[in-house]
Amino acid sequence: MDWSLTRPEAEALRPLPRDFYLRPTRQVARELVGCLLVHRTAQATIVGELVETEAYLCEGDPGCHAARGRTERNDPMFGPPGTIYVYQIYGMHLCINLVTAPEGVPEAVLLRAAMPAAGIEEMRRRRGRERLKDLCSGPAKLAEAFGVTLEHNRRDTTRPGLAGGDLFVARAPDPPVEVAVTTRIGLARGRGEELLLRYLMPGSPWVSRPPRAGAPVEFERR
DNA sequence: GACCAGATTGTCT
DNA sequence: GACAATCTGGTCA
Repeated sequence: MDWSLTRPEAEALRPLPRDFYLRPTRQVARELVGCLLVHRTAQATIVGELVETEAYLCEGDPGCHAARGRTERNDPMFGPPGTIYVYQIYGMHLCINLVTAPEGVPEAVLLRAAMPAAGIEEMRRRRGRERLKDLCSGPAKLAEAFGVTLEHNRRDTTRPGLAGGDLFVARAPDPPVEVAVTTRIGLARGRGEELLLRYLMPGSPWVSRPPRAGAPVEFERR
């Protein structure tokens, strides 16, 4: 299902409240599927419909950055729900997370992929790619297409505009009835790779990768 | 399409 | 010193 927003529609989008993030992390990850990631810049308003997220939990999840305690890098995960946690990986890529759970409980949702919905020419320029599928089909691609940098780390997505932030998530205009749940991507063995914490828009061509071969896939009503 | 190697650097042990 | 919540471009089928 492809669609795009008119400029007035994009301008009218409002951030989700903090309460949205102050719920069980799996539920937040599930309900973020279908929501709109928005970045307002001087050049354009960039919007994408989130089609893939991953939950990272503080208990029983060795893949979580905070699994071995608080460090300078993962410190934003301990902040209030709705905080943005951006980190660099593989020396060259950035990943965007939204902090969930009460302050002090280090849980977050990784934003992995989106369907481009507005500001597409800006995304193309940033990515240096033409094909729509190459713009946001992976966490680092998403960060690049949206122009997210380490400057966004620790910002409050529920109050964009403050502290220079203009990056937020808006309500799902067309929420999916069901969301697929399967195993996460990129985790080494023993890091929680078997946990069903990856949430996908069923059948979406915009995801980063299909469910792993042989991995269980469940469906949860949204 | 599947699989593989290389890029490149902050973080943590 | 090893590794990492990745991407890209190559090869082979």
